Amino acid sequence: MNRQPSIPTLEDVAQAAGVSTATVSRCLNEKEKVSKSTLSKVMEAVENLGYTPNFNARAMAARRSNTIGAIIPTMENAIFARGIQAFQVALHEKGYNLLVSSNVYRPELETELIKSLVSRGADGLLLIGHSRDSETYQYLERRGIPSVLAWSMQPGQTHTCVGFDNRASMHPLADKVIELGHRHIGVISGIVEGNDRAQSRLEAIKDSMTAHGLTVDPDMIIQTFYDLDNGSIAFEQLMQKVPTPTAVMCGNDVLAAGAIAKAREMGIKVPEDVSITGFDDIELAKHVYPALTTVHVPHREMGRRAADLLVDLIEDRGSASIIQLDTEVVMRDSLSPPKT
Amino acid sequence: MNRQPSIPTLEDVAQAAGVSTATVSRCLNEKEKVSKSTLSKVMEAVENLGYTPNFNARAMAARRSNTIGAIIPTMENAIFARGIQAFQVALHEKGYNLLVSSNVYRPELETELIKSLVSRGADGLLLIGHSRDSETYQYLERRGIPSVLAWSMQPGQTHTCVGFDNRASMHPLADKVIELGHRHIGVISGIVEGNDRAQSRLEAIKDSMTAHGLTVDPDMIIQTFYDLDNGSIAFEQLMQKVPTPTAVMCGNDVLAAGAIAKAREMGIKVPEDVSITGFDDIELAKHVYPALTTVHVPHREMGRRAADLLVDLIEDRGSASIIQLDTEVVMRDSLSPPKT
DNA sequence: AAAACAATTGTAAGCGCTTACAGTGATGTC
DNA sequence: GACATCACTGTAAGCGCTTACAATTGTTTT
Repeated sequence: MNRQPSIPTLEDVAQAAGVSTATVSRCLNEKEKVSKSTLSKVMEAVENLGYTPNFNARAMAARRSNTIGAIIPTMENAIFARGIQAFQVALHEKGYNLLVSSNVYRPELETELIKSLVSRGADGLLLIGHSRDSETYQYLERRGIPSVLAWSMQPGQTHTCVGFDNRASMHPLADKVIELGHRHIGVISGIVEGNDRAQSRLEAIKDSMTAHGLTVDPDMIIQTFYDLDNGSIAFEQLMQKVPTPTAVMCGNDVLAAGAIAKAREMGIKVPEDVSITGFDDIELAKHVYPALTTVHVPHREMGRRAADLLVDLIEDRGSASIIQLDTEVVMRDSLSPPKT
Repeated sequence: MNRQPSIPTLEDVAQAAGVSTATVSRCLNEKEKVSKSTLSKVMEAVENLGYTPNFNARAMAARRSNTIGAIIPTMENAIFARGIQAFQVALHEKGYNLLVSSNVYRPELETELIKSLVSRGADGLLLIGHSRDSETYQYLERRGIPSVLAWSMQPGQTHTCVGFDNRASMHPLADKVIELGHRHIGVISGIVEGNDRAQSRLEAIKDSMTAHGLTVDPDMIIQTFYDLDNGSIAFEQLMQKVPTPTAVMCGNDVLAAGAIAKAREMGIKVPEDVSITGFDDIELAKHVYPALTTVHVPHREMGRRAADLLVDLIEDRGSASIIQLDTEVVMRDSLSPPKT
């Protein structure tokens, strides 16, 4: 008695309304080409039957899906969640849907995810950062699928992108730390491999130190996965080094929050005993104690601008452009001069 | 000179390999039905052409998509991010893909998202909680699309689900608070409307109070959107009430973390001056200061089990089942007896 | 060696939709 | 009144794939 639930099709609607499938399709997609009376007749049938168009069939016949794919490192990091949210709202206004995948910071997975998104018919792609082999770009190129890169921006690159210069953004903060008098600086960085953003931030710190005549001790730099616990662990390790760092600069706010928590646990006062800095300015940053000195990044704006760029590309307006967003050091309470 | 980038199709592969499209399709989907020599011939052609199957066409022809849809309130809350992550890993092992949408806690959007997922050909759906009109369930029923509900579980309900009883989970914590001697209890709840989980948690607190002979003062209950800032704001409001609460129970850890931050800002000591409790046991819970007393929920396991259930349903094994997971009060430092 | 069967492969009919193109009247123009 | 025009609507050819069924070939069985 396996009653096959029968899903209404365009044809069913056409029959019910006494018109051809072509007309029904027009009612659904180009209302203006149809007479008022047929339109209402058809819409009524649609309503009665509870018809919903089959997306796959539509995408195949129309050779476009009105869908955009995005691949982000992780949903667990608030900055992407936020930026993507803005991205999707903007897309929605333009009549596009969003498909999100995450590669959980495993860059080698990205190619596979891209293919999957493309095979699903994505009209365009949002990708994070620049680090990926040229094969991938070629693949997209060959298939004529436009893409924009976000959250990153590298001086000589040419691909359409909207982002900020991670290096130039971390620089002022590092300068600030050093100018305040810190000479022993520990760094808790994200994993640099396959992540140009983490890499640029780390380099900015090194640059700044070198420029100020400090030597960079690789032993004082810990790379770890972005996550609260790892921030804590790395902080503890750093504080056992000799000489003890008087400031710990973190690759993002999550690591910094972990470091702050561990500091309290260890009875180390922030910023009196050690200064801690972050990056991103997520909501948490101003809720930890002491409030985190960090670099503010306009994630929402990035999402919005990315949507504009991508849709323009898809609809054949405008060509490769590069939008650089400004970041800003936010001084709060976790950074102060070192104890003398 | 608009060179149409031509994407290779099954047909191209067939031609290149000198076989029929049916054979190529078999090589891709049922290797065992094809001779070794043809297989390698075909695979070579696939490789050379850089062929990727068109998902839409496949889904349409096969009448199944190997895709499962999930609709979660928000990606910004770590608990869903985590559970969904586990869900997707489990699905992947079973050969399914996951499509995630979020309704940003706007329940009225859910129906639309469900339709969208269904029209994309989702073979099954993961939904959060029970609150939705029966029309929606009927829609899924008529189309023969199985679904499982997660993160919630209500005594007399019959839909396949995996979750925990929010009410029964909050109860022991509320009892604990009262048994410690608190008589003036403030509550920062999530928005109850359209959210059975928030509602059950709130009810558990009220029940418990009533059972212990305390009167429930509606004025001491604030409903707000789940978010750090709102936790702070609500906490501040609560502390201005007379009599001042000696304990503030929060609908989740995020609200609690906001409350804790505000307490420090206001110079109110936790737990000496006021106790604060959370719910969920997210990573942040043990990193705030004082570490949060909360209710631990096995989000990862939930995701895994949900995947098992759903795939069984789709592949016609097993029928409606109900899996109840256990939660556990985690005593940390933010709860203590009231000052005397 | 013929019959029976198993293992491969090919043929072709869709899946549900869009859209170029071809009608069909109704209206306007000279 | 003949013809061009316009506003709709219908016809039918796919979009790229899967799969029931038929055809072919190679193996066993007797």
